Parts: sequence; C-alpha cells; structure tokens
Amino acid sequence: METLLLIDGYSLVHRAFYAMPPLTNADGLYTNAVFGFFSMLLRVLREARPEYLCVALDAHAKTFRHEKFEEYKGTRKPMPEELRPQLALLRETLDAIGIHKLELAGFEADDILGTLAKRAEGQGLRSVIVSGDRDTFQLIDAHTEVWMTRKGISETERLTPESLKEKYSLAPWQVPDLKGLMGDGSDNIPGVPGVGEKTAQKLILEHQTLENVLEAAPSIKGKLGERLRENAGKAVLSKWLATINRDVPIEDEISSMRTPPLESAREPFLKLRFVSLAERLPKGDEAAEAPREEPAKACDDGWKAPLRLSSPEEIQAAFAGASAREWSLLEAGGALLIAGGDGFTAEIALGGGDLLQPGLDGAQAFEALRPLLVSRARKRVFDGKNLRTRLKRQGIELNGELFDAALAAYLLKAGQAQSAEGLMAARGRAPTPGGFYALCDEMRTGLESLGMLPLYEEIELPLADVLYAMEQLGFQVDREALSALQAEFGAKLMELQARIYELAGKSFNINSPKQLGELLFGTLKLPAGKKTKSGYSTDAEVLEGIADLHPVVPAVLEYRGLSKLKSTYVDGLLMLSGRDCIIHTSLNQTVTLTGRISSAEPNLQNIPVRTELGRVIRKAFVPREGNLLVDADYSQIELRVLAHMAGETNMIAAFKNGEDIHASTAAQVYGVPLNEVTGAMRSSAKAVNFGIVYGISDFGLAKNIGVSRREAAEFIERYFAKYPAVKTFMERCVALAREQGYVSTMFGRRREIPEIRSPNYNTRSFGERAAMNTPIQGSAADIIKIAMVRVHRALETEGFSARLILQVHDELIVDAPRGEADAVAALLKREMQAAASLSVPLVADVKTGQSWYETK
DNA sequence: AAACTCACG
DNA sequence: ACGTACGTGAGTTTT
Repeated sequence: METLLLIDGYSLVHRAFYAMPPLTNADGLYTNAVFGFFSMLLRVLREARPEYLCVALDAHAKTFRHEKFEEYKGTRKPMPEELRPQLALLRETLDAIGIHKLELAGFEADDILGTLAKRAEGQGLRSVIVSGDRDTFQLIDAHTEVWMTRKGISETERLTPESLKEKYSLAPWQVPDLKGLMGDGSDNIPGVPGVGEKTAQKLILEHQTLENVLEAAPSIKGKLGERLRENAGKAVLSKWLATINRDVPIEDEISSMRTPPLESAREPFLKLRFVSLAERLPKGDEAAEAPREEPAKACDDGWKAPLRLSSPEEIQAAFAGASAREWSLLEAGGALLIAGGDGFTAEIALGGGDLLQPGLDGAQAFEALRPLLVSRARKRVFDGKNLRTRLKRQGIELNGELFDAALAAYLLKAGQAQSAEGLMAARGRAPTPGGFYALCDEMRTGLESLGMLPLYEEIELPLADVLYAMEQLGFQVDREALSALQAEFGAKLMELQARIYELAGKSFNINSPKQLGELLFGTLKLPAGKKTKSGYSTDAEVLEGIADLHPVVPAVLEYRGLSKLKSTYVDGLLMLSGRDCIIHTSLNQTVTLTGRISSAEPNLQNIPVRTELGRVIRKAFVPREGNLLVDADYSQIELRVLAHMAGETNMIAAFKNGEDIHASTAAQVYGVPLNEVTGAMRSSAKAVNFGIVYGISDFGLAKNIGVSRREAAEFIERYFAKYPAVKTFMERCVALAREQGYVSTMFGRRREIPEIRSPNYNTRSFGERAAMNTPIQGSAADIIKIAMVRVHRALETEGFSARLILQVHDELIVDAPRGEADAVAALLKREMQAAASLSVPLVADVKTGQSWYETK
C-alpha cells in the first residue's frame, strides 16, 4: 500500500525551535528551527518511506478558527524574534527541494491534514501524520496513523486507534469532546475552568460524549457539577473549536505530491550550511545520478540527460547544430536550464562562486546563447518582461513567439507566491530543463480547459510587451521643480515642528504614533478614539475628530500631510530619477488578485491629486523636450461595467442618456426629479455607488458617510429597490463563489475566493465582498488592458512616435510630439472607447498639457 | 518583520 | 454577538 506523509509544518518548526540550541550559521542567520525540522523530516522519511509527501502550513500566524476568542489570547506568547524569519526560510527550502507545501487562508494546518488524510483513504492510500499537536489524535483511524513528536523532536510516538485506546482510553472521535472539557492553553481553547486532563478523561470515559456529560451535569454534585453547568456554552464552543474541518476546498491533487528524490535536498542544505544533514542524504554515484533522470521519465517526455555546460565555448558548441523549433529557457536554482523540443537539454551553472561548480556569470552565459535568443524560434520562459530587461542591458533582443509561464501561472491562480521552482514543485516536477518545458505544456492545457486561452493570448501576453516598452521609456520629471518643492516643504516642516514642540510643551518624534499618542491622550488628556493593536490610533480620522480641542492637533495634521508628501514623493522621486531626469517604474502584471497591474519603485499610480498641496507634485511630471502629455481617463468605468454585467436597465438608461450617474442615483433613491438633486443628495448617492462596487455593507457605508447604521441600511434597501438587477447580480456573485470557489470577469479572468467558505464570520464576509467587487474591478481592468494593447498597436501602425508611458487603472498617459498631440488624443479616445462593447457607452475624456498637473 | 499611516483608482 | 467598505505600494517607527 502506498503512503502519504503529512507534516504539520509550523507545529514541528516550533518544537524544533525550542528543542535546538539557538544556532546561527556562518552568515549570522538563525537556522536552528529549520535544521531541526529537516533533521526530523529525514528520520521520518526513512521510517515511513512515503510515495507522497505534503507539508501543511497555517496561512497566517494567527489562527482564524479561534479569532472569536481573542480575549482568551492574552496569555499567548508572541513569536520569538529568532523564529519568525525562519518560517520564510522553511518555505523557501521546501520549495527548493521540491516538497509540496499547502496553506490556505482561513484554514489551519490541522484542517488541511485532516482533509488530505480523508481523501487519501478514498484513493486507497495510508496516511501518516507527523505533528506535535494532540488535536490531531482525532484524525487517527484504520488508514491513518499520527506520529507525535517526543522529547523535542528526537523521537516520535506512533499512535493507532489501538494505542490511543490503550493509553488514553479514548476513541479518536472523542478527542474534541475531551478538549471541550479540558481546553488547550497552547491552542487558546478555553474549556471548562477547573477541569483538567484527569477530570476530563474520567467524565468522557463515563459519558462518552461532551453532550452526555452536560446532560448529566445537573446530577453531578459539588464544585465540578456547578462549573459544568455554568460553562456549558463555553464547553460546546470549545468542542467546536477543537474539531478539525475535514472538508477544506483543496485543489491540489495528492498525485501532485510525489516525494522528491532526496538528492534534490543536497544543494539547498549546503546553501544553509547544513553539512551534516547533506551528509545524511543517500550518497554515491548511483544515488546522485538516478534521481536526475527519474522525474524526466516520470513525465514521459523523452528528455536526454542534461549536458552540463560550463564555458562559452561548450555552450556555443552545444547549440551550434541545434535544430529544435521550440525551446524553454529558465534561470533557477543558480543555473540556466534549457530544453529543446527535440529532447535536447542542458544546464549552465551560474554564479561563479559556488563550491561545487565554478560557473559563469549570467551575462557571459546569455552572451554565449545570443544566437538562440535572437533567433525566431519559439521560446518558453518565466517572466519574459524581466528577461527582456536583463538582455537589453547587454544588447540582446529576445525574438520569437513566447510562452510566459509567469503570466500563465498568474491567470491559473493569482496570489500564490510566484517562482518557477515553486510551480514545478507544486505540480510534482523536478526542477530540470525538461521539467520546465513540460510544465509549460501543462499550463497551456490548463488555460485552455478553463477557457482562458483568449485572455492569455490576446490580452496578457501582448500586454507584457506594452508594459516592457512603457518601463523602458519612462516618465520625465523636472528635477529642479522637485528640488524647489523639497526646500519649500523642508522649511515649512521645520516651522511646524517648532510650533508643535511649543504647543506640546516638549519635543518628541512627531512621526512616532506611539509618542504622539502618549502626548495627545496621556499628557493632554484628549479623548481617544479608536484603538490599534498596540495602543491608541492617531490616524487622520481620529485627529480630525479632536482637531478643535487643542491647537497642537491641527498642526500635527498639517505636519503629517507635508511630511508624507516630502518623504514619499519629493525625496523619493528625486532619488529614483537619474541625471537623465527619467523615472522608470516597474509595472507588475502578476501581483493583484483582481487583474489590475501595479506600479512600484516608484509607485506612479499613487501620485497625489486629491488635495491641491499634493497635486502640485504633478507639475514635476513633464513630457520630453518638444512633446506634450496626452492623458485620457475612462469615465465611471466600474459603474458602467456594473450596469452592463447586472443588466440593470434603469442604470443603463442613465448612462445612455449621458446623465451624471451619481446625480441620477440620487434622483432615484430620494425620489426627486434630476434637477432637484442637491449637492448633499448627490454626495451620499456617490458614496453608495462606491459602496456597491466595494461589496456593500450597511456598516461600511454608515462609517463612510457618517449616518447611523440603520439609515445606511435603509439607503441600501432603497437603492436595491430602484436597481433590482444590481441586487440580483451581487447575490449571484456570492452564490457562484460559494458553489464553484471562484468568480469570473467579463473576459474570463478568475479569482479564487476560499474565504467565502470559512467558518469565521469576518473572513467569510470579506470573501463575500471580494466576490461582489472582483468581477467589476477585474472586468474594468480587462478592458483597459485591451485598450492599452490597441493604443500601443495603433500608435505604431499609424506611424506616430508618441508612446504610452503610464497607466493608472482607468487612465492612460501618452508622451507625444506637439505635432501629433491632437491626432493622438483622438486615437486614444477612439481606441479606449472601442476596447469593449457593452450595453452602455464607454466614454474616455482626453486632456493635453505641459505637465501631468495640467491634464486634470 | 510587523505595525501604523497614508497616497492613488 | 460579532465588526469591514475593494484593490494596491511606500516611508517611518517599533519590536
């Protein structure tokens, strides 16, 4: 019988941490917990010899199932500083070895273990669960053993139904009942106060279930009976908390969790300086070579053993007669992995400094590969935009049609940590050249079966080239204007600082929420508003609430605003613009859960605009010499998408008539003619429209517009009465997410929403709002991506030298020669409005200016 | 590394 | 009884 080994990752890492002396490696990194973990894993692997292996992790340090009992958590010790970084190290190392790991927001590792063990049984497998948590005893059955760590991690005790009965006089299913009575301090399960292990065991032995115990409580005498009666509710909840959920929506198949060859742990171990562990791995030539070929065989793709190339000459010779029409090219694990469609594979060790392999540096390797890179052959890569950027620096153009595994992986499942090694590991492939080549086939098939090939081929893949061009071109800034602002803001901040110290009667760090809170709510005794995890909140909302009570408060608000502007924007932009006065942002295509792109280093999608003080920063964003900025933004694209997707005739009519949508909503909801809508009415209608897009809740709306929750609820009700199709649409989004586990956009993009099935109210509610928001935000993102590809192509084919330089979610910015500006403005408007055909018009407004400030 | 705050759509 | 608006990235302080 085949075996599935299931590891309770964090439980063991914790045990290992406290069991091992606090070792650091040569780099000063704490690695004791990771070392202990793998030491234990190697031992268990030798004993269990599992065909399949999976490490379950809690998605968050905090356990969702227990959030309701925050008040009991006072006693929980915070995670030691030496441990926290090791959790990331553990994940990395698991990925590097190719060990399947699983974590799911909203579910604990226990739940994942329980679900997989149940599934394994259905597939005729035996399971071994390794954990330090006695909660897992409830998972024991005829096909499932639990191996409990002993004496730290140096031993494990194997538990079967028989040994559990013998040792604790307990059947596995009674474990939650027992915990319901005795509680569990380490897991924040309260239990019944005054009932410990011994009493709980006695009670369960006598009555079998918790419910029976409580039923019998009235006739139990003395203090014990009294406590049971008083804490019945707590006990029932504790039992529920201790019950492991065995129906977690896990997508990964057990078949994808093949135990990797132990040899693949050697390099990661050596990297961590775990020399003794590396030596415990199976030695000898047969062990070193066999696993290299085995996974390729398992993939049945007929790969030859990889050529190890270590000099430019070898590389050139190896590729001189290359004939494959399609290739894969991946930098991973310190090597360049290359496979050809004809079965050829090669590995080029990179990095120069490795102990085992001397290796070339990346630039040398790419230079030697130049003929292949510039050829028209098709290429499978991971993150083509990044590869292009790298190659550009050494003057190599990447030609040929690409398959981009990073984009494919993002479409298949947004939000999972992205690395080629991780992807291969998750699908049970060894990190070999052939493994990557085949992975790309698998992902393409995956996209096809989900109907996402058009989204991939017609939107994301061409968009990557557009984004590459935008990054390369960059946005010009007026450094002198920024320097002037730097001086101006700096001087003003000095003045404000002096005034604040005087008003406060002492000097302190105004940027420190802690010190500011002590001043305002301690020394000055001003009324504290919200609290944060660690003290009083001092955010703008709170400060505005007490601004009239002490003159230092408005001064602090002003200081805060100015300080933010100076450090984030003025100083930050000056630092990131070189002498050429060009800022190159990174436009990331695989970050957001909804399909938007994001901008970083610097983020040019959050340059101030809402206040005049901040807006002046946009005066420093200018076109190139002799050019103008042409800026076009979609008008109300999300609400138009909503009207279309919901098929809400009332709202569609308003858009068709070219009405001011917020005023129109106000007229509907307040039941007055359009011309009698007041500013206040429009403004609250606008807030409701926003709320709808975000996944409405009366609480959120009430907070935003400052009315009672009841009034907000009535407002929403009236809104839905006037726009019934919107209500139906929202309900359908939530229902779909619950049933199928994901929601979709107009163009077939998917977002998985596991939170919607969480037992935790907050987590679940979040899932519901995400289910309502994502189709809207995501469809709008699809549309502007289509527009970008269209605009980029139109500019090229129509012979303009104007080019796109930035996107800000519903806005496109083009740097255009003066003479082209009017034609480009028309082109932008035309292409953006034609990007999608909805049941409402798509409207884009275009403005031209000498700076970004002027285009608003 | 995490918390807090705040800039944008 | 509970308690959040959706999606991002960055600077500063604190742990």
